[in-house]
Formats: sequence, structure tokens, C-alpha cells
Amino acid sequence: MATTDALTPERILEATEEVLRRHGPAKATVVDVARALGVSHGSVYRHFRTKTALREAVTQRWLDRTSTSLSGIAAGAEPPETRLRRWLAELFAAKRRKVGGDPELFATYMVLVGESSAVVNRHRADLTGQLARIIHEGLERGDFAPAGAAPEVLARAVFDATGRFHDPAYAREWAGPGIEAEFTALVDLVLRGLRAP
Amino acid sequence: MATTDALTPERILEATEEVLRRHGPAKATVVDVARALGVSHGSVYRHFRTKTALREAVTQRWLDRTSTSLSGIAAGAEPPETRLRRWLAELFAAKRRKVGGDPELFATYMVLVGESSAVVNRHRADLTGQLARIIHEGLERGDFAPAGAAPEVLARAVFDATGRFHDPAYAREWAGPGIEAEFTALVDLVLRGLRAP
DNA sequence: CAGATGACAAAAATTGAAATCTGTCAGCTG
DNA sequence: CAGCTGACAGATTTCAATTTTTGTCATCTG
Repeated sequence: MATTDALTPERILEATEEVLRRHGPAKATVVDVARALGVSHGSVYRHFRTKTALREAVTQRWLDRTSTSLSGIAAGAEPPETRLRRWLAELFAAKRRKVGGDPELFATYMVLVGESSAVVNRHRADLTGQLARIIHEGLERGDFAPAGAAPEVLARAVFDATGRFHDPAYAREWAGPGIEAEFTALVDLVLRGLRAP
Repeated sequence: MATTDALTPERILEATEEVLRRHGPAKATVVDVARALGVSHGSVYRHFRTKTALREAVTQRWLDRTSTSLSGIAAGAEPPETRLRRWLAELFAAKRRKVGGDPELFATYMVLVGESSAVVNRHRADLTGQLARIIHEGLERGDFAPAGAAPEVLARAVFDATGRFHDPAYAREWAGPGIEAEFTALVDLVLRGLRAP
């Protein structure tokens, strides 16, 4: 009883995810969320100023789950090149799992992501930050070599270069036949560009 | 008189472009095109089976103009690395000119491009073909080195890696402040990956 | 009295009837 | 008779009336 008694932001987010899963992004209303929680919609507005803020919070939570799972790899003990390769592979794999597992839910989140560029920018900054840490260490150890480029700049370049394998806009192509080979070819090219001669 | 007399596919495409420019992709009708040409809409259907086919032909014409302007660079006499750099820079510059010059018309073509993936695939094959020719020459001359990779595979990797700077989906970001620096950082990384040690 | 409620105005979405458009084709015209 | 026309059926779009939703707030309740 105690766990479901108080109306917390956390519980509201949980319910909102469920409503979005059930009704999709177009028909999920604040009233639906309130009904799912057994409260009036006025109570939901006590915790989230607007419907937009509520949706953004749900989107952020969803994106943060990916960031968190990747940060484990970024902070690992393997050599930077291995870590970078694993990090990129896991990012791609995680995205593919999400589309493959529940395409409708993925489509829902694609709509949400398209609505709030601020949340997306934060997420990208988060991920490129992880990349920068790996690259920084690679430069320090002398494994990576590009002259005169800051880790942040290289991180952004690596993130942009691999966009086709993590940007949801390309999700439709992730099921194609040669996609694994194309991913490998691109990562090989990028790592060659990073590696010390 | 002779030039505007016969109703040719060419004249219909010209008129369709004009109608799209004026009315936008949502409101441009076949009847509008026929009216612009001073004929009945039935006559337009004599040359294009469907409205979709007409739109695809217009889209292809538009994309082909970019391909053609780039093929000059691809076939040039400069060393492959210079040529590749110029080719990528010109592709990016051409896209930026198109958005900057007439954003509404660009938005119209973005809609058209989104409608016909077959035309887009052909266009991409065309462009990666040009890249492959440059890369092939670079490999032959020993300027480029990646072991065991076919020029076509490398070309596709280079094309994918630079997507953020030519895929219209990213057009909104092309006006940002650091975009030139980000482009240079990415191209430098890719060329380092291609270059022989 | 902290927190929830539900009536309410303004904004947005839905609906369905009317208007327009697509694609065909029998017949017209130069 | 080659090429164009325009009437037509079915599909799609538009538009205005109606319903639903958002966000606020005076009031209620445990």
C-alpha cells in the first residue's frame, strides 16, 4: 500500500509510459494518465507544469537508460580502442534491440524525441562526453594520434560519423541485409583515422 | 512558337517545378500543372502514368543536377585526396546553398525526396559510385591504404560518415555556428582513415 | 492546511458533409 | 488518326460544427 499511496513524479512517469505504450503518442492525454493513476488530472498538473514537460521527462528517462548502460563500457578497464569499438557496437546493438523488440513503442519514442530538441541535445552531449573520455585516454596513452585535435572535437566527429547506426531517423535501414558489414566498414575507417601510425 | 508548341515530358516537368514552387508539395495538383500549360489534365496523364510518377521524375531531375555538378570534380586531374576533399566540400556547399537560397523550395523537395525512396537510392548509388572511382584511383596510386577493403565499400563508408553534412534530414543544423569546424574535423578524421601511413 | 478535486475558458482534435482531385476513357478535332 | 478533351466514378481533401483536451483555480477534505 505504502508504495502506491503517495502521488510522486516517479509514479506519474511510470503511468505515462504505460499510457503512451497503450495509446500511442497522438492519443495519450493527461486525463488518461490521471485515470490510470486513479486521480484527477489536476493532481498531475501539480507535479508537471505542462503536458510538454511531462512528455519531456518521459523522453529523458528513456534516453538516460541508454546513456547509463553505455557509461559502464566507457569507464571500463580495456584499452581505449577496444572500449571505443565495444561502445559503438553496443550503442548500435541497443538501438536495434529497441526497434526490433517493439517497433510501435520505438515509433512512439521517435515522435517524442522529435518534439524536444533540448532533451536530445542534452543526451548527445552526454554520449559525446563519454566518447571524449575514452578518446582522451587513448591520446594520453599514445594509442590515438590525430595532431592538434581536442578529444571533444574528435568525439563529436566520431559521433557524427556513426550517425547512420544510432540516429533513429535511419532506423528503417537497420534491418537491411548488409547492415552489419556496413557498420564494421565504417567503424574500421574511423578507428584507422584515430589510431597512431 | 515551335519551342512551346508540342507538349513534351520536358515541358511538363518544367511546369510541375513551377507549380511546386508556387503552391508547395501539399497543394500542387495535376490540374494546376495542366492549367499552367494551357491543356487539359488528361493530356498530362498521356505522358506520366500517375501523379506519383510525375513527382518522382521532378525529384530525379533535381537530384541529378547535384550529381552532374559533382561528377566534374570526381573526374578531375588533381590527386585523389585533394579531389575527395573538394568533392565532399562541394557536396556540402551545394546543399547549404540550396537551403539558404530558398528554404521553402528546399522544404518542398525534402517532402518529395521523402516520398520516393527508389529515386533516392538511385541517387545515393550514383554519388557513392563517384566516390568509389576517386577512392579506387587513390588505392591504385598507393595514396590510400586500408587493407582488404573494396573501393565500393569504402565509398559507402565515407558517404555514410559524412551524412550529417549532406542528408537533408540534418538541414536545420547547417546554419549553426560551429558547423564548418565540425565538417572539417570529420573530413580530417575520415581522410586520415583512408590515407596510407 | 497540504494536497486533491472538478468546473471552467481557451485551445486543439475529431467528425462528417461538401468540394476537389485523380485517373480513365469514349468521343472530338485539326 | 494522333493527340487532346472533358465527363465521370471513386478517392482524397477541405472546412465548419462539435467534441475533447489543456491548464487554472476557487473550493473541498482528511
